[in-house]
Amino acid sequence: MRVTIAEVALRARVSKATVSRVLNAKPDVDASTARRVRQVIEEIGYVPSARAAGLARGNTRTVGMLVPSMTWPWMGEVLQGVVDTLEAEGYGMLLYTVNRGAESLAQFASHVSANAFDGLLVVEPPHTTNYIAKLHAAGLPVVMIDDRGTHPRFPSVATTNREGGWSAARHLLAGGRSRFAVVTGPRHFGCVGDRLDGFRDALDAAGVRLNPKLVVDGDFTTGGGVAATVGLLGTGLRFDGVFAQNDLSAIGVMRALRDSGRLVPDDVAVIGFDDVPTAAHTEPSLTTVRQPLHQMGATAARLLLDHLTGNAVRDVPLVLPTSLVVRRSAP
Amino acid sequence: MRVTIAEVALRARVSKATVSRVLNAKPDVDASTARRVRQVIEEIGYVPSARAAGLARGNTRTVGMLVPSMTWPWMGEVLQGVVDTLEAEGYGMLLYTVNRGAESLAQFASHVSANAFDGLLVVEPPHTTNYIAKLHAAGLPVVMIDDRGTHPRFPSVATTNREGGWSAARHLLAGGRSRFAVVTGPRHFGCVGDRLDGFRDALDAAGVRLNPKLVVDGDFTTGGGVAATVGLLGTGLRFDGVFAQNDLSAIGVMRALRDSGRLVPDDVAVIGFDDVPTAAHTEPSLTTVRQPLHQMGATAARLLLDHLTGNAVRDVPLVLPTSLVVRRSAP
DNA sequence: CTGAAAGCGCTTACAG
DNA sequence: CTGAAAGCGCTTACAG
Repeated sequence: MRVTIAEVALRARVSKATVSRVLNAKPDVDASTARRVRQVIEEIGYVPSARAAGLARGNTRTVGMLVPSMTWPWMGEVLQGVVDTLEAEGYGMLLYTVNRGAESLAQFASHVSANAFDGLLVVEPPHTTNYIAKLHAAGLPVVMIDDRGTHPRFPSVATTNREGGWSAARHLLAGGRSRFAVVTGPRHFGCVGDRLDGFRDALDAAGVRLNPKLVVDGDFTTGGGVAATVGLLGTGLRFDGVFAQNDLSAIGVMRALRDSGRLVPDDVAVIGFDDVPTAAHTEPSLTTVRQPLHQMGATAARLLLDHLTGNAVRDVPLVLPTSLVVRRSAP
Repeated sequence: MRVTIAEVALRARVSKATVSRVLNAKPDVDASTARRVRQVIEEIGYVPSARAAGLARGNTRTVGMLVPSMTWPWMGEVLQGVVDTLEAEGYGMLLYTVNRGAESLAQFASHVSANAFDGLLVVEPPHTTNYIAKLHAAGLPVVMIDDRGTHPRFPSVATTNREGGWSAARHLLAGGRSRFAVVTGPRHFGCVGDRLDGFRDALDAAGVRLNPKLVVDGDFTTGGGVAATVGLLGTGLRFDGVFAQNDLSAIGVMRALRDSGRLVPDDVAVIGFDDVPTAAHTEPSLTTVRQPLHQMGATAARLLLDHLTGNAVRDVPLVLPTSLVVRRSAP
């Protein structure tokens, strides 16, 4: 049998109300009474039922997290950041993915309606921004972890995409490169434009022109990076530095360059974006613009927790700085 | 205000009990009554409160998942497998890590006591096997996802480590290699011995001897693979094939070989274990023994679900087959 | 400072 | 086939 608050009350010779008070550290409990209750709790190893307390209190001390898929290379870092800060506050995390499409989303929606969690953390859900915005408008606390420059109308945590692009250009310039190519991500992501703008601005500031023919679309996958590079080589135009807008693309770029007989970084320097765990172990290791993934997760969780405990949270993106990690692909 | 079962009952002119019956698809409800209730539910968009139902029913329709850390490269695949099958049954997943050590474990333990979930899925928790066994003995349904050959005394899902080692050896042999080195993982993992035994058995069967001096310890990290390889090269002994017991090690092995001027696979073939996402994108791409990570997660979740719905689950490891993925590091 | 009572939103015997 | 009532294990005004 489960040990309940009634059992504690009985043994401590107080009412359940009083036990509840010491449990929740309410004021106005006699010190010696509190001590006695705590002792009984200790003795019989009582832990309050999360469900019952939640039902009575009207909240769950649990937050939901919705991610597109668990198999993205940087998802683990973000999740770890979230879990670390949630856990420190005694909150649980319910994980949802939209891996199975509409069916997943339906399941998720029913958990929302069932009040399974108090607030929601969400990572770039493709085509669901409106739905999430609606939930937020309906009163569900939401914080978005935004690596795609979506600029939503609710609290979010983002990174300095523009400055990241800028720093990539500055580094290539400083390394003596002068003819540049860019492999972008899908154009509908805000970050793609931001990273490109930053990159171009830095070149402009240095009086270097970016040939539009050397700006080609990728899709944030390794295969896309390969294809884009084949396209670049096909133009016949010369270039000695490539800015790939994420690390997976950069890996594809390096492979395609190598397959075409070019040396990285001797012939062409390559720089990525993200700093996924793999980046340190490619050949050559990848210079990249680092997104503080763990910190993004931790910050978003912190923001949501603040929201849940009554502190107002501004609907303005909190922007965390990127940083350049120099490795061998662009020394 | 939240829509409750009372509201539905009122509108459908029935009792809460009857609403509850159609909600849970109990028999013995008049067809037309059921129809009327369902219609009201549809109209006002009623979804039962997970907490309240759980409290009354005595379960949560939620399972806990405990993992050492989210940043392991293969964790994402396993988690996705778990989430996919849990979600299909309408179950939620509470995620816990032991990333912050004892403090994490204490938080986890309190959630266990609070009955926050009905059953537990666990991945190789370092030094916690006894604790988990105790929970299982105390009546908490537990299924372990075991990539380390721990052979616990409760239900688990594992892979064919021995056969995996065997297939690695067969493949190297078939490729014409004859002098072998092995970079192991930490010796206290059961899988390390199993993979080595399988590898050695295949060599024995082919009449090839494995020189003990060419079997060196790694630690399942890339740095460990580098260090181990430096050690191998230091022996002055020749070898033309290396079996690294996981992919991270294999990446380190390839780097150290390259740094020493050796070509992979021309001079030395390298074969890993796991098939993490990165394996396809190393240079050269990595031949490896694939663990069906997604399937391991899915199977474990299935097993736990069976357990929760009353079906007996045997305390015997369910063993899933590995398979060889041939890429360029060992063609 | 403390207790009795009502209530959170469901489910489940028990009657009929 | 259906309803009234008790109960799941807490918290929270309300009195005193």
